[in-house]
Amino acid sequence: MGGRERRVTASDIARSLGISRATVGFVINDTPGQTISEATRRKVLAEAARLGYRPHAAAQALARGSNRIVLFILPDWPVEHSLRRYLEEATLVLDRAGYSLVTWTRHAGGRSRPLWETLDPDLVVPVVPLPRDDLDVLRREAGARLLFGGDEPSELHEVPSLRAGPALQVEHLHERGHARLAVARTGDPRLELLAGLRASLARTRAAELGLEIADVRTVSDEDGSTADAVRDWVDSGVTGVVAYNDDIAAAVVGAAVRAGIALPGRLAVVGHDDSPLARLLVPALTSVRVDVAGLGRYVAHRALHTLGVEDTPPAEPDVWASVVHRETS
Amino acid sequence: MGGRERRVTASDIARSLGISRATVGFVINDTPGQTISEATRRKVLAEAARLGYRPHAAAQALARGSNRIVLFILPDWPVEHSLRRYLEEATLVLDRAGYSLVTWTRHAGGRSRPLWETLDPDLVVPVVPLPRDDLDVLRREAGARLLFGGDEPSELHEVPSLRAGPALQVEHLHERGHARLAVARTGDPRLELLAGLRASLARTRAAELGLEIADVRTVSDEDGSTADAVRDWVDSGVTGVVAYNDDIAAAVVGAAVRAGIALPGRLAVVGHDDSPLARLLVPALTSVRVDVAGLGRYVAHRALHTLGVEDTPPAEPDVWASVVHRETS
DNA sequence: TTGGGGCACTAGCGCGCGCAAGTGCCGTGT
DNA sequence: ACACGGCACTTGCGCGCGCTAGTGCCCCAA
Repeated sequence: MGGRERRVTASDIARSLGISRATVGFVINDTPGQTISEATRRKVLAEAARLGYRPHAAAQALARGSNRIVLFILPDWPVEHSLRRYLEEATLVLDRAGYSLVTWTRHAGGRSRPLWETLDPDLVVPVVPLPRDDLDVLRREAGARLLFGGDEPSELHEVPSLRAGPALQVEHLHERGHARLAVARTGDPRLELLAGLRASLARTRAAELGLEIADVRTVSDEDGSTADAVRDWVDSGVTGVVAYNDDIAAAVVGAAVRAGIALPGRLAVVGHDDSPLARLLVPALTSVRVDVAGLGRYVAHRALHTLGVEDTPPAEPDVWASVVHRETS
Repeated sequence: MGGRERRVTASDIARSLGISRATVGFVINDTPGQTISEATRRKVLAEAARLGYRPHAAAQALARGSNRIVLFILPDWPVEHSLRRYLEEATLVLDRAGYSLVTWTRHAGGRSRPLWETLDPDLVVPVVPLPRDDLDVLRREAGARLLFGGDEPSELHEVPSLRAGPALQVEHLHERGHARLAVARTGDPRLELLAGLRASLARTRAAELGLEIADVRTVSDEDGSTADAVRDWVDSGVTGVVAYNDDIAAAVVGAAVRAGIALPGRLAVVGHDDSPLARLLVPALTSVRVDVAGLGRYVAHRALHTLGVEDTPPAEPDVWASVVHRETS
């Protein structure tokens, strides 16, 4: 229960071999500029393994002034599916460089002590641009450096991976011959900003292509608003719907199916994110796939560059997103 | 770029006020058993605020031998939706006790250095029982303590929140008059164990109720296997399907709809997890909802109890799961 | 024989903090 | 007058490790 056994330290190894602790340290860390005989090196490593030595993280961090931790601040959004792949790739890249990726989500309600204070990460990475207020707090409070804090994209609309989708949705509908479109937004307050951004990007692209956005509607899967919207759209000659994401698209598709409206004959729907749901729906959902894995790698390399681990900044992915064509368009 | 400014230490405060560093420490930590005059206390706090003092996490951890971090090891499963709520609640509970919750996912491929080595958490919590091998490694490698390591549920089938669902699914179908059932499994290798468990729990409960499980089928949403399965089931007189989760259920529902099979008339389907998808489907999916928020709180309190922060172990939630009845049954 | 230069180590400081043990001083009781 | 206790501090060790500044020794050249 109580008595957790004393941990094995580098001194234990040194004592057990009758050498100095410094030598042990040099061997363990492969310290450059130190000459250690092969015999000693082997003995140290063997003894370390025998005793089950594991360097004390806190002590290392204290001595070297860095704990090799990169903190990713996650949005409080329901974007789970993509996030997983993104983080997986980023973790892998950072891990290879000896850094650990830790995530943290600001919860809306809780006035929880921010993790960066406890963790003292070398770098803080907002996965999505933070509100300016939060950014200021972070810059002030966190001793750590901040990725995307200054010259970098610090607003939603500046992030390529976030802005690419809506244009693709509109273009796709344009190619399929739709001229009168509607936008289906989410009503989730946490997504307010992003939803607004996507709607306005869709509008812009539509204008460029000479299409008409006849309606922008907030749709919820809880009340009858989706059914109303679908009816209004069909009545007013709208033939294509740009949905905020696949969930919203699914709600629209569902309402259309229930109303006996043919898809994609009378109404085409394009989702966003290419979630697993998109494939499962009947009819299967056309959606926009974002290369989140590539994005994760890219951001991780950016982080390593900022940390001075990698000399050259990574090249941006050429393609941020693409359309996956299925049955609803 | 390079020169990150020297951090403010407790010594800075002490020097600036002409007092000893220990006094500063006593004030900052409210160390019990120390008497500090109100005047000094105020001065210290004021100066700390003025200088922007933030205790160095690594140094604290080194000195006190604990860093107040609890590491949750997440499964490599697609269970995102529930996980969020679970972690949110657990984070909140731990935070109130001065502990930070950090999560980590073992990725299948990467031979990534485990985060617990870097982090040295006070406690490691497997969100879902780990394979015995991993458990052994963890116990050996991690200096930290492990929740659910010994007398606790250490197998999937011992975890109430994991085992409650399938019985409910079967009971629900029983109540709706179905006597001949099928089980739809996932083929995802990561879910092998859990899928097997759920299938066998369903079988057991069916046997108790005198129902027949006519078929257990692995279903994929990528090939035509789902369509085949649905056809076979209907042909063989199966009227109720217990699905591994909502995704699988959605695939089954989709196949049935495409085949023109009436739901729930000729086939009833019950999902698991009550994901957002369940509500969106047409027809909307009957599913099993697990109280993940309550579960998160429960586990967090268990952790605090194990850490000796809370004296009494928390009471188990009375209800682990319940059926949400919708259109597919 | 002496000197110089590497090789293979060792001595020991400092990172910032928690905390046990000690110190000076003032007020009170006898 | 002196002891004594408690208040309000201070001194200083130790946590485990990284790393700089040595130190002893052996080999080779002059």
